[in-house]
Amino acid sequence: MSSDSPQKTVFQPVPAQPDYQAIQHRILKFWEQGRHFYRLMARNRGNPKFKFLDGPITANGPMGVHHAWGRTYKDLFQRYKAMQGFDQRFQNGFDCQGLWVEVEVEKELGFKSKRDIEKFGIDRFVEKCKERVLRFSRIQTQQSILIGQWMDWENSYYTMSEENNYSIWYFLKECHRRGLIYEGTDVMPWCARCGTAISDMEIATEGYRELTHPAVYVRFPLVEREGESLLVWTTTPWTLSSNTGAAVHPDLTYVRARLGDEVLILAQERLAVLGTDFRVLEEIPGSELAGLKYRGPFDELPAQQGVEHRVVLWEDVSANEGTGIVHIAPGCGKEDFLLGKEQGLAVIAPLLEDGTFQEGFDWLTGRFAGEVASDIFENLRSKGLLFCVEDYTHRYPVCWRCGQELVFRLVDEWFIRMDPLREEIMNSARQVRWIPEFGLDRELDWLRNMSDWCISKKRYWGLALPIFKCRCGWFDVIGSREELRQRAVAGWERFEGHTPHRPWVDEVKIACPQCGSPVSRIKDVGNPWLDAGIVPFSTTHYLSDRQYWQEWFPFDFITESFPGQFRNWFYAILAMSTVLEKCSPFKTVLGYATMKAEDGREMHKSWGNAIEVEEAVEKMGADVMRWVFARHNPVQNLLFGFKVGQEVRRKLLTFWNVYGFFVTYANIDQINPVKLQVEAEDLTLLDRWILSRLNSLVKLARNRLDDYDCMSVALAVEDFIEDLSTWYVRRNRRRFWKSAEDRDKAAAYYTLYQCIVTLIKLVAPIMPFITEDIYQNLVRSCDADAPDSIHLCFYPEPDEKMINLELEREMKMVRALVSLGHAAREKAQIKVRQPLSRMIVNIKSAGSRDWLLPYADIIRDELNVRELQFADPNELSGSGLVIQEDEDYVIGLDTSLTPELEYEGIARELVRKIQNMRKSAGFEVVDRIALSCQCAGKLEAAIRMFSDYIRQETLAQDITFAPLTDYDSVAEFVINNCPVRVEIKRERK
RNA sequence: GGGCCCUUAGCUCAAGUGGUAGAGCACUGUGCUGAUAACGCAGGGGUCAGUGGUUCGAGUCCACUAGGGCCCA
Repeated sequence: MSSDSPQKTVFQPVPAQPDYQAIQHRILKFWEQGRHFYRLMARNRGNPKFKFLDGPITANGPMGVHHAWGRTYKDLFQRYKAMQGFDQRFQNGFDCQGLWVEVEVEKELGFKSKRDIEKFGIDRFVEKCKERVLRFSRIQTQQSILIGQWMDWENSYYTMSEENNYSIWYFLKECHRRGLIYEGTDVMPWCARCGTAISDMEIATEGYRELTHPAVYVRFPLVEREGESLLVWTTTPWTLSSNTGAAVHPDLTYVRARLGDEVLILAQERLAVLGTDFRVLEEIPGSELAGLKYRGPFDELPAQQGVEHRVVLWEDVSANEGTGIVHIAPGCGKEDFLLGKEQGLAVIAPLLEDGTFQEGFDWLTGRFAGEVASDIFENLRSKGLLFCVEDYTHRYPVCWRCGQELVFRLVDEWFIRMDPLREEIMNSARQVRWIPEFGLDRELDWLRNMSDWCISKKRYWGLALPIFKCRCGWFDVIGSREELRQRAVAGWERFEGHTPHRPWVDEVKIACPQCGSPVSRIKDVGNPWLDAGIVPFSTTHYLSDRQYWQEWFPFDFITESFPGQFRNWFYAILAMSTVLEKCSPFKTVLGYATMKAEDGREMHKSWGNAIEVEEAVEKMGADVMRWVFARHNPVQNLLFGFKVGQEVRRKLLTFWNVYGFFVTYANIDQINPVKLQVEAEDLTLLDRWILSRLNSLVKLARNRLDDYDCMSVALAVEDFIEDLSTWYVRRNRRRFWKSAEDRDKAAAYYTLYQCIVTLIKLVAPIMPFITEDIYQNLVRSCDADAPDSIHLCFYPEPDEKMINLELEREMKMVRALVSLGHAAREKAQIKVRQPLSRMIVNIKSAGSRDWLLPYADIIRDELNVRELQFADPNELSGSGLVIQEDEDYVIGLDTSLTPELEYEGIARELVRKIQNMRKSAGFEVVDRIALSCQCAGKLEAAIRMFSDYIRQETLAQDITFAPLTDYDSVAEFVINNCPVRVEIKRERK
């Protein structure tokens, strides 16, 4: 520091702790100005390719930390491949269309229903949706940059693009050509608020909630037997209005039971429902009940006129709940619908789009199905049909976006037939490498069970399904904008210039080849998984540039969160690619589990345990957060929070301290690492050991990352840092401190420098900021020829010649032995400062002990013993030595002290005290001092005997026993029962 | 009813192809003191959910059971 020593330091001094915030800002600016990302892309252009496909993120809000988890995987594997020179597209994707966006825009605008949207204008509404998506895609881009993700942000894909939408048209046309598209009548889960069907895929994702509903027991009086009724049970009272059948199990035993003055029929196993005052008249097998006619509970309604109600057989009836007789309303439930179809029951569809009863339901008409339960009960009671009501808790489907309880509604929807594709898609799935492997089983399970893909939605913001259906029943699918233009007979001019969205595309009419009428597009928009499913093709310009597509398809790698995606994105891309190309669009998928808060619960803002991306980056640092993700086992749920962040921070701090240590002494010694001349024979055992560890680590890192396993790498790096810090640096400190500029010192600097620089390159893909910061200081500062960013370096390659596994194994044994020595000192209560004369070692295993000899110096230094001797165990016992033992060794520590040993201990103790004084007085490491030790007896003798040592360690020019005329710091101690007054003064240069 | 996953120290998690159970955190003691709002060493803590099997040998492979989770019907 002093102005009269114009030393030129090579490296910027390293602060005690990394300021992650400052480093991030500095590095982000540095990258922006240096355009390193684009230079990296350009450098690798034309090389062998690494083909990554980004699963589109929904651009409907700021992204959360759980997205940062996935983005860390995406980023680190792309960076790793880039450092190996692979040519990549680096394309990010945004998912833009769909109900989720509509719901948020409706909230913004204060809308309650579809009527509000139509009043507002579909065109304005759709523009609002586009605006929202663009707004949040910008925010998500900024957030991604903040966490260090390198992508070609100016070239992100948007699923609302024309290319994406028209690619889906092409796909649907192909499906139609193969006869897979049909309009079906089905009972679909329906959200009355959103006014749309919810597909199975969407329900599967997050569509169930534990809910309590009133369940009702109702009498269905038999037509030919007065005073006798079927007893049925249902949890959805409103569906009784549309009852047309009652189902019994053919193999169950039913009974006729007298209760008071009536006879009730129910399953024998469910008799408890009747209480205790009943008498069983007769047992009847379910099969004999088939065909019985009964009066329906709402026969008086116009919609029920002419309907015959009868008992049918059904294998799925269970006697676990209810009465064993199931109320069947084919217009209100999926299973009911299928059974009704099979048994020829009448179908009554009670509900309109908004969930209210339609015409023909008398007092129910116009009322909302979810709110009529109590009136239904009252009505049934007045007709003498109500038996009883009880609360029933079950998992019930709700709308995954707005939370509204779903109803089941008879609707016309469009489907892709999946049976003809099932086997083919399963074959595609089998081509994929699933990480973890059970992913394949999960996917196949879904594929085996999937029903036809419902692709239509009666909404506004989404893919305009290119299906044109005439009143006469004819329909066709349009495969491209050009085809639409050619076939348009009206409205083209009102569409031209717009994206293929509602309402503009709805203006176009084509001619019906059967009846000649002008035909409109069906009003429905597409299921959003079509949007995300086509991206393997749309982003590679399948339609416009087939050669480019061939270069980039299929993709090597995708990574997304497992839960949900088997039936969503994985399914969609597999299905669509199988239709178009009969293959999987990706070769490997890495799946990861779910992020939870640190308390093990889900993250919820209202619970105060949610963490936002910006907050995480600010408080723990992007690098630390990324390391938390990288070191985690992706199969397990991740409990994320600041506590785990703090643990990781401390681990990384260990490395930072090693870096700081290097810089401190390299600056004092004016070391330029580039100019170090080191020969192989200069390397010590410890040098060769840590370099072997380093090269083993490099080898492992490449091997594991090639296998998409970053956890093993992160954990191995943590181990290495531990070894580097607590063994290599600790055992070599004196080599850096000593004043002689010899080859041994150069070897130490060389080795440590190699370790640090290789390590930062190794982990640069995981922690892009701090490694860049260290690289700039450690490499760029002294090597003008080095790439100007660490991310433009090539990934380290292992030097096999440097790997010596035997050395690594032996050093492990040595460290175990040292540990035992520390334990013996601990047992004897003797500080390491106090030198001891000898330690005796017995190695239990039979083999030679010669391997240990080269390590004797290390062991003696570490344990501060003069001599290391070998002996048999029997020589150790009863020797008066302090004995310690583990599986491999028995050791004995000789604790007897000669005066000389005691004096040395005193000298070391004194040195330590003086060093403390220097430090608290604020002296620089290199400052020289004047030293006075005022004492007598043993202490004086010790100082005289070890004065050279003391002067050397404390940088004292001289030691006097008389007071100094002037001093900077003074202290009094008692060492080994002798008092001493110490004065120190910084010497002027 | 069916499929898949999980269960290792008080807590959070490791233990590629079967070979004498390990970290970090927390706790206790202690050492070191120019890496220092750090660090080292030591200690207590485990019937690796349970039972049975294969094997010279099982946390690891197989079967079943229990508990937890995800999904399908």
